[in-house]
Amino acid sequence: MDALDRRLLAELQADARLSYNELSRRVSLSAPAVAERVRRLEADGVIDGYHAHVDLTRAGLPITALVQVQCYGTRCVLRDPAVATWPEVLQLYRVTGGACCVLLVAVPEMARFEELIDRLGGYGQPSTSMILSTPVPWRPVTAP
Amino acid sequence: MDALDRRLLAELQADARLSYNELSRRVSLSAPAVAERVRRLEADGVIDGYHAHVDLTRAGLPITALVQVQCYGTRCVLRDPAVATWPEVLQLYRVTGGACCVLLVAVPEMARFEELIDRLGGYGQPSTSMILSTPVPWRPVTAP
DNA sequence: GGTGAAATATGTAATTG
DNA sequence: CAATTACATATTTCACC
Repeated sequence: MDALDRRLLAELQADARLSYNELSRRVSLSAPAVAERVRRLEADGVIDGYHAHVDLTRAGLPITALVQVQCYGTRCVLRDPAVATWPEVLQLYRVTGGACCVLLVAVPEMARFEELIDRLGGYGQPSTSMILSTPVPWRPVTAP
Repeated sequence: MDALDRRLLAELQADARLSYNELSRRVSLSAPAVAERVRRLEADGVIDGYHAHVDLTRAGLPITALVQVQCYGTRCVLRDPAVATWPEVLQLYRVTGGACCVLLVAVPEMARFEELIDRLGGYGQPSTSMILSTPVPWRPVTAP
């Protein structure tokens, strides 16, 4: 990973739909050279995918929350692969501290959130922080 | 937003670099029709951008954490726009509950994390949950 | 990593249902 | 009025230097 790779990473994080041609202009390299470097970053797993970022409110999911779950030993959220497939679960982290995991969830309405908390309650003690606003929904990673 | 828009959203969330041509094949529509629908989703703000997803560990940022900050009234993280520009801060949420905000942060090494916590300490009482693993780093949004 | 030619994809305008 | 077709332009992908 040299400086050129880092520039390509920055460009593709800012706009994943840039053409190899446009990228080649921005980093002053030929298009095939850029395409090969990007393919290498993908093959090495540095680039994990390319995703359209959807505005949750405009997509009909105005209610978001961070939910910590303090699981009951064996019956843990992290031990049930089904939880990761629930459509409400946008992110799931295993963490240190009182809780064993934190989930970022999004739902269309409160009734659905209540139902989700009930479901999570089967795995452990959920503790909810409703998200009031998201000053930084996402930020490009700058490799050191 | 009809069923076709939702299918396009799903495809572009799974792979933001799909060509209009390929998208048109997948949803059985002509390429110009697809391009116009995608442009409308962008103009309406439903699609907020397209981002390459970078593997933090492979990009040299193996240490990640969720940090809650219980701010000191006036000197709040949310009132200082500079915090949102710190490269360590990947996500920032304003939340209900004891803390006023939660930050997802990533750093190359512990020394840097210690320094970050010190900086955050200037705004309020930070409470850290180190991230042990990320079973779900990201998940496509399914509009209701 | 660069160059050039063939295959593919994109954007625009006219046209249809 | 949104989708399709047709065509000009731009991009991607090879083979080769």
